[in-house]
Amino acid sequence: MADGRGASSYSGENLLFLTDEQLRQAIEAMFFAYRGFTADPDRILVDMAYGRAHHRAIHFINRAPGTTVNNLLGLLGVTKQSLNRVLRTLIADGLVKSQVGKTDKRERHLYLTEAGRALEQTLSDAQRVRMRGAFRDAGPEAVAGFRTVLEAMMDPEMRHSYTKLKENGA
Amino acid sequence: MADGRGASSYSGENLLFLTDEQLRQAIEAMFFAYRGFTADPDRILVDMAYGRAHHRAIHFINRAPGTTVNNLLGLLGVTKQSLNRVLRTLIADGLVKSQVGKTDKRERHLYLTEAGRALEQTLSDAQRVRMRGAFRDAGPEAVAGFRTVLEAMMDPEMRHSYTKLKENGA
DNA sequence: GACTTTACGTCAGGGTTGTTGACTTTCCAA
DNA sequence: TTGGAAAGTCAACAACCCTGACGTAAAGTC
Repeated sequence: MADGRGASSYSGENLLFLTDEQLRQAIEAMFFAYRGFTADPDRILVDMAYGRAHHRAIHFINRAPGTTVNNLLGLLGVTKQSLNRVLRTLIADGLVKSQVGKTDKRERHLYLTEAGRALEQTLSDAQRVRMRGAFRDAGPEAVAGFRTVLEAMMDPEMRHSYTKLKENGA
Repeated sequence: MADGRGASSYSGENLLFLTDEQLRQAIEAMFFAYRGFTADPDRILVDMAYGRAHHRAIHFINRAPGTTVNNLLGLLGVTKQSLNRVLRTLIADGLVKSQVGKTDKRERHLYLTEAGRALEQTLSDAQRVRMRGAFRDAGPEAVAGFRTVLEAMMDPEMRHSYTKLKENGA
């Protein structure tokens, strides 16, 4: 109101692409794209007795080796009972190694075994093929925008986790 | 190799942003963002006896009124048995109306009732609030890139369905 | 040292979502 | 008209996630 001119020109600019119809289309795009996003690893996982939950656990253990169960819980956003079921099978199958914490013996630090890393590689390769293709088709500017919007769409806590993982990986 | 200069300059440009690390980050961004994407409607749905599947059905019936069960099957990518359970409850609860086809009596045409439209509005309002906020924060160019990448990420059949819905809605 | 909290694991029970298999009704074509 | 294909429905089962409760071990606190 005070700076009416600037604000109205800004909102006017945005009204052009923030119609309900445009938002509806974006919602559908998100839905269809996510289906594609998970399709390739899913195909690999059905052949084993695994599901998407196993994939997620493997992904983040690979990404943050030595992470604790509690930490993983926060990243995945599931209950410990749910995660435990997944972890139990992964450990039994020799894909994940659980190590009692040195300083705090209550904690279990999680690592991928050689076999676990191999599966992770297989799964993320499959997923990256599609991403790489989409990114190449869309071009660098589109990819930058893509990531900006995704980040803005996250819950604040998730954005924090995401940023921390990015810093670790870089 | 034949047109080494053009190709290498193009791929060189892309190699800068298509590293495995960058792709990994994008995968995580997609994961975290999708969580946010579904969080708001999910919160509303738990209070009723409904889940995400009901939301999807309601969304697409609203989007393509009179669609058949078979058509909806293709959009949602589930088996007809799975969809049927959802539809049965929605019809029983008076949110969806099923009409026997006139030319082909095997088909059922699906419509939202008044109550169905009300719920759809509630759900998509909640979802759009987040999208609108993310889009406003990211800006128009980022949104354009976002949609370009999402479209490139879809399976070809899904991209086709998506495009058709877009044309209908516009 | 007693008490509380934290980290992890597990059992029991229930809900949604997805699948396969078997079935009916309707359409269409040989 | 008969037989196959398509659309939809019903039933049973598995996967995955959730809540709630309980147990154990270790850490932190008074």
